Amino acid sequence: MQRANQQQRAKQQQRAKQRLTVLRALSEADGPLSAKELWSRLSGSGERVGLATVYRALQRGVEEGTLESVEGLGRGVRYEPKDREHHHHFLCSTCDHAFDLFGCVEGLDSLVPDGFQMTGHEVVLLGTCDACGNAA
Amino acid sequence: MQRANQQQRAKQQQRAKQRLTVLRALSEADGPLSAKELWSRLSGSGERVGLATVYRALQRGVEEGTLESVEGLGRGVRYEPKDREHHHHFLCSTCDHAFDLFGCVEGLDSLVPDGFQMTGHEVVLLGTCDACGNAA
DNA sequence: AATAATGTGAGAATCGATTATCATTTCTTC
DNA sequence: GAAGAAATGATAATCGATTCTCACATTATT
Repeated sequence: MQRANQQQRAKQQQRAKQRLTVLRALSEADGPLSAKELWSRLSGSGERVGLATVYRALQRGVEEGTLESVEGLGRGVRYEPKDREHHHHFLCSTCDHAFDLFGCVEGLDSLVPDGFQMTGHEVVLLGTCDACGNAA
Repeated sequence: MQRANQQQRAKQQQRAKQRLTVLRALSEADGPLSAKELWSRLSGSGERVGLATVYRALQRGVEEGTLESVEGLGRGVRYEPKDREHHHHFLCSTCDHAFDLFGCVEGLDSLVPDGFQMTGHEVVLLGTCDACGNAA
C-alpha cells in the first residue's frame, strides 16, 4: 500500500511537469501568491505555463491538502504551502506583494466577546516593503 | 463659508432621503457591511432601496471621508463609519457576519522585518458568533 | 405652477477572477 | 512504436461584484 502510493506518486510527478513547476515556484516564494502572480512570475522567468494550469495546480494542491488558500490579503485569494508554521503576513501597499512574517502577537483572547468561539485568527501588517521603500 | 456649507448640507440632506437611510443603517450596524448586506437588511426591514443607491451612497461616503472601506474580511469589500475608534473584527464562519471588537493586541512591532515600514495593521478573529454557536 | 437640478430604481453593461471546453501534446503501458 | 490515459494551453463561458444608463420621481428655484 505504502509502496503502491509511492509508485503512483512517482508516476504523477513525471507526468505533471508543469504542475510541479507551479508548486515549486509557490514553495520557493517568500509569501502567499495568487494564481495570476504565480503565472506572471513563471512567465517572466521564461516558463511557458498556461494560466489554466496554474489554477488547476492550485486547486488540486488544496484538495490534496498540501496547499492552503489565504483570504484577507487585499482582494483576491492567494495560496501557500500548508506545511509552514503558524505565521502572518505583511502586505506592501506599493507593490501589493504579501510577505511571510515570523512570530505572533499576544492578547487575542481578551478580544473575544462573550459567547463567541474563536477558532483562528489572522494578522496583517500594512505598509511599505524594503524594496519599495528604497525605490521611493 | 461655514454657513454656506451648512446650508448646502441641509439641502442635500433633504433631497437625498434614500442615501441617508443607507448611511444610517450602516452607522447602526455592529460591524462593517458590504453593499449587498446593507441592501438585504434594508429590503428585509421594508425599505425600498435600490442596490445601485446603496453603492452610490457608499461610494460617496468614502469620497467625502465619512466612510471607510474594509478589505480583508473574507472576500468582498465592507464599509464602516470612519469615526469609530481603532478596532478589529470577528468574522463568523457560519453567518459570515463581521462584528466590531474592542481593544487591540501587543507585539506587532516585533513582527516587522528590517527595512519595512509599517503604517497600519489588521487583526481578524475567526470562529463562531454567539447566535450561530447557540443555534447549532 | 413651471422649470431646473438632483436623486432613485431597475436592469443592462462591464470588469476581473475563475472555471469549462477541446484540440493537442506528453507520458505510460504494452 | 501503437494505443490509451493524463496533462497542457488557448480561449470561451461563467460568475459575482460593481458601475452605467436612462426614464421617472423628488426637491429646489423662480
